[in-house]
Amino acid sequence: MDVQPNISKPIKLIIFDDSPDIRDGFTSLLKFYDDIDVIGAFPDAKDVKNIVLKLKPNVILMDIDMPGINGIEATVVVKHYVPETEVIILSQFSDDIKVINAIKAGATGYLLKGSDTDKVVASIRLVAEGGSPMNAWVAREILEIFRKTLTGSSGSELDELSDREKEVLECMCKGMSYKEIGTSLHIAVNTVRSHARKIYEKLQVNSKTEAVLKAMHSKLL
Amino acid sequence: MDVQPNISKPIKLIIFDDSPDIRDGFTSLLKFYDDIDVIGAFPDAKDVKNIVLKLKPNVILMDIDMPGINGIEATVVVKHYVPETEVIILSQFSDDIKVINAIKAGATGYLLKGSDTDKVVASIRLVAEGGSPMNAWVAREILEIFRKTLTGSSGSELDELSDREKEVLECMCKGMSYKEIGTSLHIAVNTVRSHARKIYEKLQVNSKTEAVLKAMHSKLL
DNA sequence: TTGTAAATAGCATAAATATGCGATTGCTGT
DNA sequence: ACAGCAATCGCATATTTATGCTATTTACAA
Repeated sequence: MDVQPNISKPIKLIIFDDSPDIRDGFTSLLKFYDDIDVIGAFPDAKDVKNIVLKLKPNVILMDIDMPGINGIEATVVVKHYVPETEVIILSQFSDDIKVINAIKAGATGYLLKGSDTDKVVASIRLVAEGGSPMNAWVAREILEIFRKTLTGSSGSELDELSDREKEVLECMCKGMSYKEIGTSLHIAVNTVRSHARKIYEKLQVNSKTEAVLKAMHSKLL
Repeated sequence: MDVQPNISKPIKLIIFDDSPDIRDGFTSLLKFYDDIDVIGAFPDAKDVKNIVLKLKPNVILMDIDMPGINGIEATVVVKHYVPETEVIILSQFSDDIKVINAIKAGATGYLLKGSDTDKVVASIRLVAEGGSPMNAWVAREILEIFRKTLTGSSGSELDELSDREKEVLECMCKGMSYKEIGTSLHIAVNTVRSHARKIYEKLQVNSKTEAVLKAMHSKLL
């Protein structure tokens, strides 16, 4: 189960990072590893499409914060044109939103900068052979977010809604129109409007669809 | 960033596994680690509630397949009564469904049996200090499932939609108005209307909210 | 070549929704 | 007894949506 250097063919690696230190650092460092070939290093991802199409790298180290096109957007492009390429996102901090966006975009690894070289090398080898390296704390964050999306954590503004407002909102979540809601709850359309108004106020939205979306994302079903 | 034994107080560990070999094996093995105290080992989880309430373990090694109450159910109980206890699920194989259920239940780690001892010990220490150990391949699986729930896959009527229509629908699912969608996709509002019309036709609905709802339920998010 | 589908866009009209400004009733807590 | 709030309605108006009809361009398959 150990991560051994793959003897067959070297891993073709590309680096995207706006910092020359990082680029040059990695490039020189990885010279010492026979199973990893740095075949390119770029300060930005403007030309990412052509680069990956031409170089067909096995693995990309992708900085998340780059001028112009950021690492997330670039990852989308990479996975679109060369889906078999594995992307490892490098980030300064572990930022919830960015983690999930990186995953959405198709990144397989998410490593914090400052990880020591051995770890980075191991990660490169790992993704190349189908694993998924993660900083243990990043992994935990992902688990947390994952669990929440699966389980559906709640609380939030929904609690501020009165019982009646919740009923109305539930009807909305079934796709009903105001008229239908009125009939269903035995109240006048104008009353439904009033409730809707309050709901939008409390949820800070301004359309039925947004209210429903907010309800779906932050609770029941 | 290395996982060092915690010098302060030993980690209180409990094992649930129906195999005596595993229980005794781990118990004897972990005797050699001063920072880990095996304070209990049980062949089944029937009495899990009272056990965790009384022993207040820091970490539990939980077999997923046990007679009577399985590891998933037991994990739910554990996290309910003593949420600060970390649970590491042990499994023979990496089974998609079980992985996600374990996570739903609140497990922090998911390790395959057959991992060598060092790895298990490291994992125990890791969860105890807030990390999340995962077999790299399990991690990848989780990422895959995670990505799918975030990105959306699956079929149904959604497939009948053209690419553009899907884009429009996605915008709707973000709560955008026609005008906003037009701006976002660089098309006229009237074009958005046209697309919306087609979408409603194909999804057999007659309002934006219903379309969004259908999209959400058919899981694309 | 012809036909069908997708993407684009416009015009028109009816319906639904969003929002502003009210009002009355009944309950609850101080 | 009075303030506050939920629930119930009304009216008015502006905006957004839903829907019917049409039309052009492009692409792809029969």
